[in-house]
Amino acid sequence: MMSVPLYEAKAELFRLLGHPVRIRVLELLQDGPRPVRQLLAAIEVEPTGLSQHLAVLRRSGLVTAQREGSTVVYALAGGRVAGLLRAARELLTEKLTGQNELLDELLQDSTGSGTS
Amino acid sequence: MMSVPLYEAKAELFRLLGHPVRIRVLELLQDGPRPVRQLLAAIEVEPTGLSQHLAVLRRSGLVTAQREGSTVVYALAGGRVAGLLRAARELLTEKLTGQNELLDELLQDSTGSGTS
DNA sequence: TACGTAATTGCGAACTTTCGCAATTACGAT
DNA sequence: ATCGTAATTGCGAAAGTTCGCAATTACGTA
Repeated sequence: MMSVPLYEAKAELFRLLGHPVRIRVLELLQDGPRPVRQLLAAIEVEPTGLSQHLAVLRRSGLVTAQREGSTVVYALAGGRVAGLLRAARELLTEKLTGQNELLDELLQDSTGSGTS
Repeated sequence: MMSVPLYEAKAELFRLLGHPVRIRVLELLQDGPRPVRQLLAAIEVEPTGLSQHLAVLRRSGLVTAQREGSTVVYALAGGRVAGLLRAARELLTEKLTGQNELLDELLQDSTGSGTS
């Protein structure tokens, strides 16, 4: 039953995360479960678009949905999602910091650690 | 200069990682720098396709390229990339384990921890 | 039952990504 | 200079993604 190589699964996971609206949803859900209405208010996207992105996240098992009366409440499925987002943030921070340092070097041209 | 919201950058980062060939490249580079030739031997992809994926990774700053004589050697740019891949692996492992447990429950129907 | 709001689904047009072929650049050896 | 191998780039066809409109489902209330 090894149907899907792990690297395919990993690529698919990343592909699923590769959309701004889906990232925002996951970030909002990090602070706890939220009804669709609330996500909608926070995210600047049409209801239909949000539904579609939520469907993607649901199908992939990254979030869970629960109907509560007339609204539907979404929540993160498992704590590891937050860890992944944190890792991404750290990488981006490192990258941006690095760029700024490089920029500073180029502009100021007075660093002790010279390139040989 | 706040041109790009952080969540857009995050989404783009994930989108870049969302391809099996690019994942495989990054995984191979985790064990140290590798010439294109070696990646090509390991990955089952046409040379031209690999080049294109390497170009994507290069442009995004996730890897660096260095010509050494007649070959080009690629390397991971910064340790944080490995951390991101680890986080992804952990999430997938959790997800697969969870699925198996659920499957076992459904098949065996004899668990102590009943759902209320 | 009929109405209003919440959320989802189906569908097609616009856009983006991917893939391989042909052409090109970069290097080392003859 | 010419040849062979390593790697990249340009380009167009095929495949995949995204977006909004219209239609639908699910629920609460009059």
